[in-house]
Amino acid sequence: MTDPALPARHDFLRRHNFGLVLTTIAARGPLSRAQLAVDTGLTKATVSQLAERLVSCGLVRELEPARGAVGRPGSPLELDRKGIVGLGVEIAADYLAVCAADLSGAVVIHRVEGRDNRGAAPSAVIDRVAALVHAVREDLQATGRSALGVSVAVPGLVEGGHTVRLAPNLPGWTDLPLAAHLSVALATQLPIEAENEANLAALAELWYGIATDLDFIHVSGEIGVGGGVVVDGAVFRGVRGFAGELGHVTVDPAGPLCGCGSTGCLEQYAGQDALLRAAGVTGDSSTRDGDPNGPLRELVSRAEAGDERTTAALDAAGRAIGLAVAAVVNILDVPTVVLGGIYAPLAQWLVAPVEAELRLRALANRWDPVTVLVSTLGTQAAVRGAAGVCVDRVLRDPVSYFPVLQLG
Amino acid sequence: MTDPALPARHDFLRRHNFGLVLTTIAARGPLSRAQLAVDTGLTKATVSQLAERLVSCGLVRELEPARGAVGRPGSPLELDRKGIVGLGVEIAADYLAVCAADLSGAVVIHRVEGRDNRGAAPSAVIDRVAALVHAVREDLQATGRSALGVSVAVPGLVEGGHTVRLAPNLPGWTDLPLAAHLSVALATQLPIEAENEANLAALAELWYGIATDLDFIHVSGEIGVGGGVVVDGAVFRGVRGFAGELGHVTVDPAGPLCGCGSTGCLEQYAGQDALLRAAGVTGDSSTRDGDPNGPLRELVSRAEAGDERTTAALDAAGRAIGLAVAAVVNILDVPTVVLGGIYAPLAQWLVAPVEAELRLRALANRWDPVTVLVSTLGTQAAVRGAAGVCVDRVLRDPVSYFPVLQLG
DNA sequence: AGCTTAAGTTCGACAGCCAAACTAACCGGC
DNA sequence: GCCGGTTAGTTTGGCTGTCGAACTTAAGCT
Repeated sequence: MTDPALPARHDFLRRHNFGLVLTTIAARGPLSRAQLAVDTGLTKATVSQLAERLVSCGLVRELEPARGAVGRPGSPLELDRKGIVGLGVEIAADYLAVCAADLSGAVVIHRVEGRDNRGAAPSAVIDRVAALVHAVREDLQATGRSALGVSVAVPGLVEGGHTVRLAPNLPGWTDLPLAAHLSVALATQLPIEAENEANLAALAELWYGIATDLDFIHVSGEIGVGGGVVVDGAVFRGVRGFAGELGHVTVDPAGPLCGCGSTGCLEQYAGQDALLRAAGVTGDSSTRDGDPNGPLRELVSRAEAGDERTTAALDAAGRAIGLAVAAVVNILDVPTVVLGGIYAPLAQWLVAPVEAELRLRALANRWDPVTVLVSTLGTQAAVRGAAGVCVDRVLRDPVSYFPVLQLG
Repeated sequence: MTDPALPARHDFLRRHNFGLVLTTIAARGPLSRAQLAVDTGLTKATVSQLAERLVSCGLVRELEPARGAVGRPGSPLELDRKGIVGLGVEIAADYLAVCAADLSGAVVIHRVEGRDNRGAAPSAVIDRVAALVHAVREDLQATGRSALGVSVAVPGLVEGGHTVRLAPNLPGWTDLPLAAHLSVALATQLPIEAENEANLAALAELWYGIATDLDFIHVSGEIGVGGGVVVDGAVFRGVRGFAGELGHVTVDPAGPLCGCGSTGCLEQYAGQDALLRAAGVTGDSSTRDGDPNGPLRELVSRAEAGDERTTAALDAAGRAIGLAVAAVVNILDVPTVVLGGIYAPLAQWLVAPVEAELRLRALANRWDPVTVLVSTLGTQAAVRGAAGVCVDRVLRDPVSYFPVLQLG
């Protein structure tokens, strides 16, 4: 929010402090004005003034005074969970999902619709997304809530938060101005943005999952393999926003040819299809219109039964993941790895080889071992992250959504 | 400088705008107050007020009015190059270097001393550094200049800007509070900080070298191999500040054992010693106290003569670098690679294999090819970057160095 | 010389924070 | 049941630092 190339004027102070108060409430739960003053470093007078406006905008709600202690009881302020929500959308290869989250991040509505998006034209998919979002907005209106933004998770490279450059598993999705199209299809002025699903899944893990307050890389196994790096509470997006293509990091230059044209990519060892093939599970996941998780469940049950071919495949995949992640750790110095997507249910066979490779190859591992965690959000991570992004923006800079805060 | 967790008070405005004015002058050369007002977005009144104080602190200097145009001529303001300087120190495996840079980044003093630091105790090295710095400070005093900070480049992992956790090519340099030791040895209150040499070299390339205003990864070849990632004008340091250990990224899991305990590290293919060994150049660079660049020069002349063993070694090193950098590009999405350190004089043999591997392995390379540049600063990059860091801090936040600015 | 143009300064208005005094609400002891 | 002690929240006045506009300064041009 603070651009060092921009002049700092008076209104910046208000703007910054509104965000400070809101994020403090979000992080530490309901707090009285007095406690907020202590926690933020502002004076009681300032907090009171800011709080009054936040309440009148419907962002914050005053609870009943908490009695019991000596002195006048304070009235705790909490995020108003009844008013505005953020909308998250996920466009996956084989389903669509929409999710509404209130200011606290709690899920209000969550809908998933199985669908083959690989065989459909982008415009048809966008129309279906618009219909789903429209239905969700109507239901929200019935409970008196309204959305203030839409964020879309896409399994591909997204440029500038609006355009899909390339989505390897969604044929036809190249150089597509998704945000603009969806804006037209929805016939709305709502801010709409798109983002890589791996990055959003990582944020969900940060905000609502296993990795609260950590710096980590979230490895999401799907048909491809994505990586979302979170440092200091924010995703590292890279220059053009294409960061995180872990699936095409070279694990062994002498390895098999990959669809991307290179050799020995991680995806060829630990991608869902490669894993199934190596374990000898039949039924390519891409040709099924039925339960997309069937082959994965088969893999898990074979591993549980101790099938040697399966456990060997998982061990090889784990070592490949460990090698690629070790490179990330060496280059980016992240102390934690979160295994997500299909790796979550397979974690018990993956964690040991991943850790072994990290011990061997990650330089910083010696005096400060890299922690390997398992995702708790599973396939819901990306949508929840998307909805969370909308909410997070409001909390950090409410003035940009409610200009009234700045006036009168 | 702006911590979203801290309250914004009035003094922040001044602080920010002082930095804004200084960095604008630094970036666009001498500017009149009126032009500064346009460029920064502040009003003429505010700029005048800020400028007056910057001049009285010796940070900025008013030039003679530039005549020739219609209207009252403006008095250009430029950074005062006569007063304060930043000091940079580099502790390499086989030499020490000290550099003083004025506010514009221009080198005032630059001294290099060949020395085997691998065989010496850390305390002996620190004493020698202190002596060198002391001598430079005396010479500076003779010209009326004074240092306002020391920044030390170290070929290893530096934690929190003060402690060397591990330096693979400097035996004994583990868990060493370098900043504190140097502070004692120098008997000074000057702010002293330590930083990885690869990161500082990257910054030098950004500020004074080939990569002005770019986002890039700087690969610095020395005894080890370092990588410094610059995005948005800042080095990506990672969580604990250990980012950039490119030398120990695995190039081939079946490759040779490395001193770090892992196998197939980049350093084993493209580190200076490995390169000399593969080319068959005798004379280990670590045992010479004379010209540290002797073996390197020998390598270059053999390559120029077309010696096949040498060119084959360089080609293999280039491919290894390309493979490791491709991983970085996939994970971080940096569009430019700068070859620095010993790779600069060797670039004509390295660029082709590096580019070939990037074409093969970097996913984003297809529609937006990665540019490979050659450092213009060579082995001077790290020291100059170190000196530059001191200068940069002052320009960004002069109030922290001159509290007077904030008062009266 | 006098007009035009542009740079830089001065001055009053205004926004937004802080500090401190003040009011409000609750507890507990007598 | 009242009164002091304690903590919460509000009100008031002061201060800082920006902006905008009027003003002064210093040139070139006719």
